Amino acid sequence: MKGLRKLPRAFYARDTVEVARDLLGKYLVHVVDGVKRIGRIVEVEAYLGAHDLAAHSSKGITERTRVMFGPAGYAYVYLIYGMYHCVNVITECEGHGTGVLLRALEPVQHLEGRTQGPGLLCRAMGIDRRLYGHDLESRDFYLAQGAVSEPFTIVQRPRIGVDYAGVWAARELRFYIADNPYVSRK
DNA sequence: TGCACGATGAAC
DNA sequence: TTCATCGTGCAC
Repeated sequence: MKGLRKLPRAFYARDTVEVARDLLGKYLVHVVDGVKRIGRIVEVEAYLGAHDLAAHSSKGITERTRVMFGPAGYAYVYLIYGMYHCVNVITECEGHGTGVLLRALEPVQHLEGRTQGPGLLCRAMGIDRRLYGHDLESRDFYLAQGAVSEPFTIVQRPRIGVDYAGVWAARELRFYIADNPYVSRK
């Protein structure tokens, strides 16, 4: 695919909800064995930092959450339920513990299998813990903007799988492209 | 050093 | 609704 422009660090170093909404329609690129795997982001969730009880960073700085408290534009990859990986992009300023979970992709290039859901997305893109803390301004793993982008409507809903987070579970911090067939859940 | 528990997905 | 499966965080 041509006409892709890598997103600069300044894109990530902004308010997390704004970054989350702006990530819809952007492209995720991972070069595996010289092959460019590309997917269009159609669903994301915002995690607002140490005070957000649904965010991993609410436990403070630990071995796992260390990268969440670092500078924007790096990848936070973790293993969930012992079998799937999930990927976040870190946002805002160092120390905020904020990030955006990528939940679903529309396949664009060299993707095999389903991409509807954070675990399946990582499997199809070949993302695992080796990419923990990876710089998203690198040449082999990054997000990009297309040459042209079609307008779309953004739907806002509560996040998935965070019922334990009290009042934070009800916050509408999940965003997806309306009527897109690759969204994991309506 | 041990153990409860997931930002999931698939089967029943 | 249940279950597979294992790293992390925290209790002891």
